[in-house]
Amino acid sequence: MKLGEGVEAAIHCAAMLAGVDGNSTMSGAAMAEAFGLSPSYLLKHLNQLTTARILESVPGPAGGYRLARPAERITLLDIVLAVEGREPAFRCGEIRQRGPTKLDASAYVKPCGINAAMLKAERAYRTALAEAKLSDIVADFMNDADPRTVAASCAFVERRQRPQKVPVQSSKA
Amino acid sequence: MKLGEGVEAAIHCAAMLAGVDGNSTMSGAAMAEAFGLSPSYLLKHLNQLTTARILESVPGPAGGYRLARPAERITLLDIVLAVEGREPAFRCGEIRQRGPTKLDASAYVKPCGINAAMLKAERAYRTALAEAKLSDIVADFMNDADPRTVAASCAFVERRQRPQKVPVQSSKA
DNA sequence: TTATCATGGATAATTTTTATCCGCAATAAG
DNA sequence: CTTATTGCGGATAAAAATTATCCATGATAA
Repeated sequence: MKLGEGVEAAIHCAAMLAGVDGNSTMSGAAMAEAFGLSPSYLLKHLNQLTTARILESVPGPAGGYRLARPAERITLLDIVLAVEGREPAFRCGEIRQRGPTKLDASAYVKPCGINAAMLKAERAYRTALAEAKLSDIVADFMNDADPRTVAASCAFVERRQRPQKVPVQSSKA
Repeated sequence: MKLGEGVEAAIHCAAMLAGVDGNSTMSGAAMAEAFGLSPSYLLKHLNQLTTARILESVPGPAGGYRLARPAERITLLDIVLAVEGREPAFRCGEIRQRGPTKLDASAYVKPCGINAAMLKAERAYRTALAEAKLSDIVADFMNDADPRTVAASCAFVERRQRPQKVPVQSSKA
């Protein structure tokens, strides 16, 4: 049982994007640089997050990514499922009905108990992930991490985030 | 995140071995046949269970496998760890310190909060697996499964299990 | 018009998983 | 003692998944 390394990248990127101001964005290249990752491959994962509506993307120069909703409403489960897929880790191959003694299909309508037990454990896993909000991750980082890393991280965001053009305003505000 | 299919095979085999009498055994070939699996590959997984002291193996004709301890003291976690390895699914690559802004190593002594959150969820998963005893799996199967499958399974065990030679007895009992 | 950026497809490199084979040691049975 | 069966371990191969790169495209800010 292994998670792809894209999960780590995706969570770190989402946490970094939680630090950008307002509707500013950060380019995939900037994040790849921040974490020493392959830019072209990281884009794949960021794209998965965009497809899952966890991130929003803005094309064009000064474009990039930002969170699609507040960090309080993004969980680690959202990110893990977006990157790893929604299928359970345990895939029941129904080997119970593959032997030479296989019976009529009607004998297997009740679900396999082994599958049920494995899925139950997986539900516990997902529940725990769903309880971990991105905002918690960020808050813990700000509070507990070494101040130097916090400062460096904030400085990077400050330097590389890009304000977006304000949608045309009818100046009657 | 995916579990190898060896896990399914291993659990089914363990559950079947829970049904053999006393210290009788069942050969790997018999179990491969029961579940329609490749015998040579199944042996690898059974061997992992033996190494983990979940099963005992007996060489020679009439040899095979049996549980190394009562099914009440074997959990799904035991089996999953034996087959999949003990490393956590989430492997922290410490990408937080891989960027161009990397600081002195002393800035990273505190563990990565993302890693901590992921491992916490994994602990919940393992706890749930540890609560699932092999004896429960077997009992649920006996009680809830289609009677035809229960009968077929018991018949197979009855037919293919092999009694072991009794260790030489000093007849003073 | 130009340069930057995300997107999607195609493709390749690498690693992991799955599977097979063979020689070996153990051992029950003839 | 011989033979046949079984698990064990290593070597190896086949298949699949993961990781990574590249390029053409469309969007858009400057």
